[in-house]
Amino acid sequence: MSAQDPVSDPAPLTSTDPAAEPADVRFLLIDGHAMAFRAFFALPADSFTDGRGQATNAVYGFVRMLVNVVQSEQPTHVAVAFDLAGGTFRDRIYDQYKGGREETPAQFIGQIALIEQVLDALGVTWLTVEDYEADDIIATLATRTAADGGSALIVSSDRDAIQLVNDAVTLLQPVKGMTELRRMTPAAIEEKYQVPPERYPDLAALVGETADNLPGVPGVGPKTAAKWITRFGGLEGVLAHADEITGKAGQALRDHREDVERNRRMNEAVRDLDLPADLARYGLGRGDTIALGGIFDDLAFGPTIRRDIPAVFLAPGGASAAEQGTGPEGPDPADVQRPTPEQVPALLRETFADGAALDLRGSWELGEGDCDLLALASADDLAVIDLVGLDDVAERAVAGWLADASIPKVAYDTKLAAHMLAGRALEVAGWRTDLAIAEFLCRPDQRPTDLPGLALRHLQEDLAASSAAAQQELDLEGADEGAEAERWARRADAVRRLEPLLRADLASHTVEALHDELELPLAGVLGQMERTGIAVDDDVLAELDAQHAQQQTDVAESAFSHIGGDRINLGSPKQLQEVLFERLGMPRTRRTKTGYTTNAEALEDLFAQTSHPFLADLLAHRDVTKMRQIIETLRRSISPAGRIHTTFHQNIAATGRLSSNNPNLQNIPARTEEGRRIRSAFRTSEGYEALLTADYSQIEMRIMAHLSEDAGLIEAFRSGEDLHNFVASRVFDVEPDAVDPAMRSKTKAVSYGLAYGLSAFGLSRQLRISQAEATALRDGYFERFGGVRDYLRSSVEKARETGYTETILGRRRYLPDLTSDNRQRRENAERVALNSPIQGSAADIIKLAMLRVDAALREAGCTSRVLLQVHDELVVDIAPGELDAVRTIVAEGMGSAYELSVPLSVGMGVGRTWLDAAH
DNA sequence: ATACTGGTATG
DNA sequence: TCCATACCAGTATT
Repeated sequence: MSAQDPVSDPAPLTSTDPAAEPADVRFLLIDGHAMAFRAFFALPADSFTDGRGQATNAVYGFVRMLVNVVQSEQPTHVAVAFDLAGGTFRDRIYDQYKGGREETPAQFIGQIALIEQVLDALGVTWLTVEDYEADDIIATLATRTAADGGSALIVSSDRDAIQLVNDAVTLLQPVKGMTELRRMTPAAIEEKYQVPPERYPDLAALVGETADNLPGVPGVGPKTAAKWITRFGGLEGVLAHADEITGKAGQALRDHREDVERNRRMNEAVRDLDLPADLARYGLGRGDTIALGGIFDDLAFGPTIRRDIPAVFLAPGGASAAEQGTGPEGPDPADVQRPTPEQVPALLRETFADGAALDLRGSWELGEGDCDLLALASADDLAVIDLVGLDDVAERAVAGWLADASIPKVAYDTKLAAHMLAGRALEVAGWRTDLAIAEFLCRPDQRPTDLPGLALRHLQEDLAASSAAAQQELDLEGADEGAEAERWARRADAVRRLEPLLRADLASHTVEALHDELELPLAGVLGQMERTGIAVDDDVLAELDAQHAQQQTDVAESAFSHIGGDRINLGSPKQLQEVLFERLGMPRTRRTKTGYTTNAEALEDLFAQTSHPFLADLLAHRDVTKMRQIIETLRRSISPAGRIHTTFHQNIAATGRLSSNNPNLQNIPARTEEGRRIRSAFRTSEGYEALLTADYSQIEMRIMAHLSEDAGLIEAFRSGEDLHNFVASRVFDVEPDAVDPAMRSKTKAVSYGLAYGLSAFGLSRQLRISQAEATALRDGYFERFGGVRDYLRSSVEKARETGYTETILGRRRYLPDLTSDNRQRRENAERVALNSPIQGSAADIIKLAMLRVDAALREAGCTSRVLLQVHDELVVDIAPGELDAVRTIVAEGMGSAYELSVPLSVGMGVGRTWLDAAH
């Protein structure tokens, strides 16, 4: 019989949350003190401090452990129990309890309080009970949960937790470090200790517990104790039959019977403490990202751990729990509606008449895509429509709902959603918010430490993980459609809940118009461009590759011959360094992290000094290798239909430019004759007549003129003369006719360097002139174009005051480093501050132009279409007979996209291929 | 397998 | 020690 009074029936946990049926509860219970202590010894206290002398290693380790367990075990509820400093009832039973322990290490002190603060910010309930230990709290909650039909997971290194294990309660014991946990089920415990979990306290009472200073029976270890317990059915039986046990051990047992009985009284967990019974108190998702950011800042925690905080801790949308009100709101993803085809029209007509957040299960790559599940979320309803197997009526209902511009729609990535729907011949209109774009406009430099955006990034990661998981299940054909529907409903619901927060964010950064009128509609245009793709002639690429392949081997052989025939890997900087600087004894170049640079600039310098033929061959080899790489990448990207479909991203380049990948079509060679040949493989489509390229000339300098209001620069552009010639004539104080090419190229370098925050050092290196000469050049420039100098100075100052730079359309970029004490960081931020308004305004302008051109082509009934954007250039596919019309539309659309104080000049060229269309 | 580094292509 | 990107091969690291 237990040494303790019979345990009263546990009070059932009450649920104020209709979503959480007690039977669905997975309750994670953590012994806070034990785990913090373990973390303290697992991590070096000296390397984890907050910078003010407070050690944070236990906090860090504890949080890591918590995050890991929550991620891997996916509990629905969590509580952390702590011991209190004063004694407990056990000390009154036995005054030597836990005696003889070492003094708490000085560096551990205070870390429990910090852990409690972090838990508060994470919205995780932590508990202490006067006169009781953490284990009693855990025992109470685990017992209640199991009684209600739920399951519990206990994380504790304390052996007292073993007795709590049963079919519904699992113990996770730390094995080594903080993150490796052993799963102790009843079977695992029986295997390890030879007794079932409920008999473990019997065993412990006999063996004793040194950690608690509880002596057991001398000479009796776990083996003997387990044998006795099994033989007599428990400790009660063992004690009742103590006389029958022969030998030394039997005598020892009889001699220490009182110790054993005391031990058993001490190690029985208390399971009926008076604890809050409301389950919602222990629910996840009540974290406060702002508070968490503050605490992590105080603790000097880096970006890694911030990034690893799963969204499950955070309140919907990342707002504080206080703002949100506690508890989950809205429909329960488990109650997702899964309409039959007959129900679809009514569902869309009635339930989602006012719009929805949506998310799709599907794919998009190589210009092809498809989707099969459409998840919809409103404030009150969740539905997942199976797009496969719809009847005609249902299909028309879906198509009509999607295409109805008066029904607002929201998605995390609208362009991707449109791609997947386009695969089913479905068009979408009425997009209201693209969460990824909204997030980007508010925080273009997405740093993991920017906590307000954390919840969104977690949504993004969750979306990605969810898609990956679904794909895996699909591959294994083990997909459970019910679980899938719930998962996708959850995703759509997250989008739905985040939208108002992102809208508020857009408003507070004054970038609503930028989202609504520029980026969001642009996503539609880019989607069209991506789906269309550009025709590529693989034969041309194959031929180019063959030529380069021959050249590559020739030049490599030649290179080897110049270093004694050693066939080194010419692509290995390490091996090159060995040859150049060790074997050939060439002068060392600029240092890199891992050695000395072997970049083209340095190799050319070396060649100038040594004239070693190996260098020339190496450079040639680099060129041809790069060329083959590009060709190979492009060839691999060609779709079966013979087209390349890049992806344009609106949320990568912090200045607001687009980026292109898979493949990148914005860095196809253009500067060298040889490289440009690749452009001849890009050609007009079947049934089309030609490609047209249109680019802005000197758009960045024109923006500089506009923003700086420099009279000289404005005059330069209005005069219609060659810009750099004009500027050079002013800088060098000569007649325009007298400007020589050297003067022109020098001023050109200064002009462009200015917008990059170019230093005298950088300018001298660029032009290969002395620093003094570079300084004189820059000063001369500023003397004649004082407005530019004043503008550059004042724009950095303004950014330092406001904390951000701004483009002509109000696109912001926040630069906290402008006030950094670190010179390197500050100066870098200053250069960024100089460049961002200029590069960003240019991006704004061409984006406006794209909208105008696309709309005008449509309006004119043209079949011609924009295919690519390369920062200041558009590539258009011209349909037969439309050349003149398109020329006019593009010239007008680009030229009048935005009114600057100087004209926007657009150059155009036409040809069968991208190369021929150059001008 | 995954992350980083150096190199090079573009505007 | 000049802004913004993407991608590759080699190398180092779990």
